[in-house]
Order: sequence, then C-alpha cells, then structure tokens
Amino acid sequence: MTIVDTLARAISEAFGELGVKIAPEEIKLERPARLEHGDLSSNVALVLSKRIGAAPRELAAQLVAALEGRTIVHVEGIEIAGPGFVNFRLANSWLHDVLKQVVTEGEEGYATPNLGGGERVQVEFVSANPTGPLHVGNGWLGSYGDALSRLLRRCGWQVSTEYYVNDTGNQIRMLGESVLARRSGSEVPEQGYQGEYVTDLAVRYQGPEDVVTAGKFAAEEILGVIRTTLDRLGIVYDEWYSQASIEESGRVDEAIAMMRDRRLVYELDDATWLRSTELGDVRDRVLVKANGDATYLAGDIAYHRDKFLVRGFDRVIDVFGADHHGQVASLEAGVEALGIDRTRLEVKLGQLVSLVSGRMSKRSGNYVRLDELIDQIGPDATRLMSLMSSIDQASTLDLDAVTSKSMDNPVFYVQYAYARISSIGRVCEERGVVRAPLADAPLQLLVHPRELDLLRTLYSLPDVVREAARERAPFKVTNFVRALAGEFHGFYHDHRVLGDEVSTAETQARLWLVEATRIGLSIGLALLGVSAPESM
RNA sequence: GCGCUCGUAGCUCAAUUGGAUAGAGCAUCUGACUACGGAUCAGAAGGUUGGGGAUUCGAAUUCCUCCGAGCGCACCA
Repeated sequence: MTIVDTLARAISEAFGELGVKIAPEEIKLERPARLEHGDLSSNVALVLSKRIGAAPRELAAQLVAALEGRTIVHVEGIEIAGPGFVNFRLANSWLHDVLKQVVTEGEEGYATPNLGGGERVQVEFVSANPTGPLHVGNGWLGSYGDALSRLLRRCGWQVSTEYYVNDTGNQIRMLGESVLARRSGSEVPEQGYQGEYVTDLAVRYQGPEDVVTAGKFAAEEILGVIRTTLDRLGIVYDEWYSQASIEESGRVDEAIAMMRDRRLVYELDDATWLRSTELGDVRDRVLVKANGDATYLAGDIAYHRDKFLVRGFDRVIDVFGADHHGQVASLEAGVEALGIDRTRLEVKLGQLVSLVSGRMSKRSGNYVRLDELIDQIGPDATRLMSLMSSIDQASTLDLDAVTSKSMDNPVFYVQYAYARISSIGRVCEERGVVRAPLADAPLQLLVHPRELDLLRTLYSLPDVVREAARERAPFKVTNFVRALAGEFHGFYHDHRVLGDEVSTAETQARLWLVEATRIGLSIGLALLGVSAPESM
C-alpha cells in the first residue's frame, strides 16, 4: 500500500464520519509544484464543494479536524491553503521507504504498472517507402515508435513491432525507371528519383531492361540500407511486412468481399467504391480502379484486416507522419467496414520535423539523411534529441547547434551522471569499501534537501511510466531522466559519498541512495533506448 | 475555399489533463574546484501563454471569434 493509497483511504473514512460519501479512488492526491505546499496535496474539498454545496475552505477545515484525530503513517502535518487545498507534510521516513522499495524491486520490478494486462498490441512505425534513404524525420518517429514499444512492454502489454514495406505499385516502377535511365545515361523522368544513390544502384544493377525488375532490385537494396540505419539506432523490428505479399495472396479481394457482405461497397463508373461517408469520412473512396487495379487504400484495409482478424492483435497503433493525416479517416472507415471496433486502432500522428539551418533550401532530393546525423552526434544523442518533446509538437532541429556544440545536447548530461555513479563503484572497489545489506543501512541519515530531492523524483517514476504509457508519450521519460540526472549532479556536488569527512554510516546510507539513483536512471534510459555508459 | 494539427522566455521545449506565484535546458551576465570524474554546481536576467471575448472558486489548458504557421483535401502511394 503506497502513501497515496493510505491517505486516500484516511480521507475517505474521515469524510464518512462527517456523513459525506466519497470512495478512496475518487480522491486525487498530487505532488504540488511547490515544496512549501507540502509533499502531497488534495483538491478533494474543492471538488466536493460543488457536489454538496458547501464552502471549500469550510469543508477542508472539517476534513482536517477529522483527520487530526487519527495517526497516519509518515504524516507530520496537515494544512489548508489557497482556495481549499489540503496539504500533507510527510516525514523523511516516507522517502526512506521509497529508497527501500526502489532497490528491493530493482531495475526489473520498480515502476512496472500493469496497464496492458497481457493485451496483444502491434506498433507499426517508420514504414518509409524503400525508394530512398531515411531522413531525420524518419529517425524521429523511429525513436518514438521504438521507445513507445519499450514503454508498453514494461507496462504489461505483449508488443510486436512492425515495418510495412511498400514494395509494390507506381513508386517501385518509377524507381525502376530512374535506375534504368541512369544506367543508360539518359535523363531521369520528372517524377523520378534524382538522388545520387540511384546512380550507385544503376551501376550495380545487372538485370534486364525491365522497370519492375529494376525497381524490385533497387527497393531491396535500399531496404537493406534502411535496416542498417535503423539498426544503428538500436531499433529492432519483430516483423517486416510486405505490401506485395498482401496483394499476391488475394487478401485484398477477401477484404473487399467482407465489406461487400456488410453492404458497404458499390460499383460506379467501372470502379468499386467504399461507402466511407457512412463511416465518418468526408467522401466515398475508390477501392478498385476502373482499370482493375486495387488502390493503396484497399491494400491498407486488407493489411489492417490481416493485423486484427488474421494475426489477432487486440490493439494496433500506427505511427504516421502528420503529412499522412489525410488517410486516417478513410482507413478508420475501412477498419470499421470490416466490423472491427475502431477504437482498437490508434493512429498517432507525429508532427513533422523541420530544419532551422539552410540545408533544406538546397535543390530537391537534398534533405538531411538520418545516417548523416548519426555520424555527427552518435546514436544516443540522436535518440534523445528525438525523444525530447511530444510528437504532437512540430519541432525544429538546429543541426548546426546540435553538431557544433555538444552542450546543446542533454544526452551527455544524463550519461555523465551514470558514469559518475559507476565511478563511485570503481573507487569503492579500489578502497575496499563494501556496501552493507540494505536492512543495516542507516537511511535515516539521509536528510539533506539534495538527498531528499533525489528520492522524491525516484518516487515519481512509477507515475511517470504509467502516464507516459497511457498517453503514448515517451518524452515524459526523457524529462524524468534529465531531472534525476540533474538532482544527482547537485547531490554529488554538495555531498561526498566516500572520504574522511563522511562517517562510515553516512557512506553506507549514501551508497544506497546512489544505487537507487542508478536504478532509476537505468530504467529510464532503457525505456528510451539510450545507453547507460559506465565511463565516457 | 474546406478539414486536421498547432501557436508558451531571444532559441529548443515543459507545465501533474481545470489547480496555488507558468517551469527547465541552451544562449547572455556573475560566482564556486588542493575533492568520489568541472561534460558539474549556485545565482541573476528573461512572459499581457498570438489578439479579443465566454464558462467558474480557479483557464496556457474547455467553448466561440479573429490573426499566423505546418500539413492534408486523387480511380497517387
């Protein structure tokens, strides 16, 4: 039972004595922004005042009076503040218990809220067309999708990651045309791919003068490059799913037949249409063109049928760039047309990344390649940069600032904290200092603000993980890791763990504090897919 | 024109989902090492949350309305 549960129950019981019914689950206890407002705060009096029509402060006063009659573990003082907040001041022993919990549960056990309950969820992300190397924006969403998958796994979901390979259709033909044009030394078509990589591919292509063959060759080669890039970032997929395989297996026809059975398909002007207007889309969509080819949408619907009905995922999360948001309504309509509850499909739209430097202003086809960024700042920095803010926020990358000044990148700050911790461990070994069992550690010696701040932040980790998973917002873990690293640097600066000026008892208590911090950093960094180096 | 996503310090971003005096980093200025790793720490300065209305004990957050930005509105993928 956590301190929050204990308090919520006590408040609920106190209100019960006053003749007011409120369940412990309804009572919110939050950590106030300011320390002077206590360690935990509840707005229950404000919320209840609306319900029962009493003045908030009056209600709060009655609550406090009722609470003061009883003793609650760790609670040192209760105050009413502002419009009617009830603030609880807790004894340090509260935080010492947090330390115990962190080190007892460890990296595997601490902050593992079970939200998913074993539900099978698929996360699809990047899925960039194999017509060119990945750019920085792909890296952003790649880091996002990967970190989100790690988060969901930690929170009790059974996660499968997937890359949807668009290895068919016009784009591949155009790619083949571009390769053949380069090989014969003629002009690449207007709509073709102009990048230098096409020339390299043309040199290596030995096959016949056929756009499809050349296109497939090129796509496979490029996909290999894409895999290598993602690999450098530590992004690993469980599945690479071919669009061509969907079309070739007849699954598109099956999907259309299913929708037809549900009377949501009709013929008009030699084409086959989905009645998507009835399912929330702004217009009906073509599934099969007049020339007999299936549209991309038809393939996409068949693909999602495969996800839900063939492979049996309970939930699917698609991570798209915001430039694809035009597809969302029709895809959702398609999923519903298959009789699948549309709330099982979550589409996360990542706002696009733009560049502040002049690099984008160069001629078309000249974007910043993800490999280039990784070359310059390394995989860890690339990932952390990507995971610094919400994907709902359009972000701007200042490539010059990021690459020239390492201070502009917080990854070093965080990793340095971890390296310092590891360094303490090495010095312990040199000096023969051994950390005694937790039960013997005099944790009550941890009383300085720096020490308590560390523990407060560690206390928040389970909530951070829960929120980040629920909101699909891994950047919250980044914020946590930065805060924890910052507090560690402050602690490290002000207090020594080892040395003549600290007692052996203090050393023991602080060694455990350091270990708890290490666990917190380790959990956070692992969720982000950023390495935790023992030295730098 | 219609729709979606947004607009917070000079810059990059937060803000416990309606809570208390809107916070961090970078950049700027000032200060701190005979030390377990200074890739660190402390302080200063920086704001009419794009503008204006509405809702209530309370709004950056919800609702209108302007202004501005990005993206999307195919029998392309």
